Amino acid sequence: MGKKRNGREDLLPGTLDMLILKTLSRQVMHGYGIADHIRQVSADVLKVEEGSLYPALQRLQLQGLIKSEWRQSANNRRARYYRLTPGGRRALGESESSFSRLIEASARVMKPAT
Amino acid sequence: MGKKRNGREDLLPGTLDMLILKTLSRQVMHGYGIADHIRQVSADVLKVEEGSLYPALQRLQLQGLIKSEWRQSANNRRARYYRLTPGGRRALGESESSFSRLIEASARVMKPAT
DNA sequence: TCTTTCCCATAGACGGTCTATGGAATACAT
DNA sequence: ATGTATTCCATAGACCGTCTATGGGAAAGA
Repeated sequence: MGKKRNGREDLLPGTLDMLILKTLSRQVMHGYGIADHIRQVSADVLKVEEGSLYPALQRLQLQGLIKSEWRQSANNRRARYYRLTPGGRRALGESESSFSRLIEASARVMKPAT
Repeated sequence: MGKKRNGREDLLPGTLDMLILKTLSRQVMHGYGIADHIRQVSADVLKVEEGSLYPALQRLQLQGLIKSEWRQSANNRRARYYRLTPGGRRALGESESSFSRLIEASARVMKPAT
């Protein structure tokens, strides 16, 4: 049924790709692990739903920003491991600076000099 | 035609309502003025397009967070002036804290303690 | 008169996120 | 052995916010 009045956001729209790329910039990981990592590091504030995660991973792969291969996970399960490409690293850098630009600009609007 | 490869974002998705409410929390304004204010305070980083602005104003009004009335602008033109309702002020507060929660959480992911 | 600026407004495309759902394999408890 | 929780992948469809594009009108200034 339907609709849940969205009083709680899971993450800032538009930041998922950046969060994924950042996570992968530290180590090769599988999807589930990425989501888990983001959730943990953010102290349970950012929740990456699987229905957001996998489409995002596909987008990123189509754009050539990440690559993947099947492997065996630490728990002996089959998992698709992702790693950053050089292009992905570049894109991450651009994402980060664009993001902080926008954050700073928003901050200026939210608490302007008297 | 069509599509511009979006290397540049106009604002952080999901923040427009908050920016509008914040602007209106300082003074009653018309739509054009709100967009202009946000652009100026943000030093031209945040661009509020009219196609985003007016739908947003309508949403906010439908939710009872702002109210409007026709008046004469400083330049003698007819303009719709918006002001915050008490509910709008409350919503602004919630928006702000939710926003900073998400920002801080994202920051933790983006630059984790070694 | 023409152009610029101010101001409102809508339609349609686009794209990202969420809900919901499904499946399968391993670990663990009973 | 049986059932349950956990790990892991994946897709479909709804939903909604933002952008592009477009239209119009009224005042100011050249």
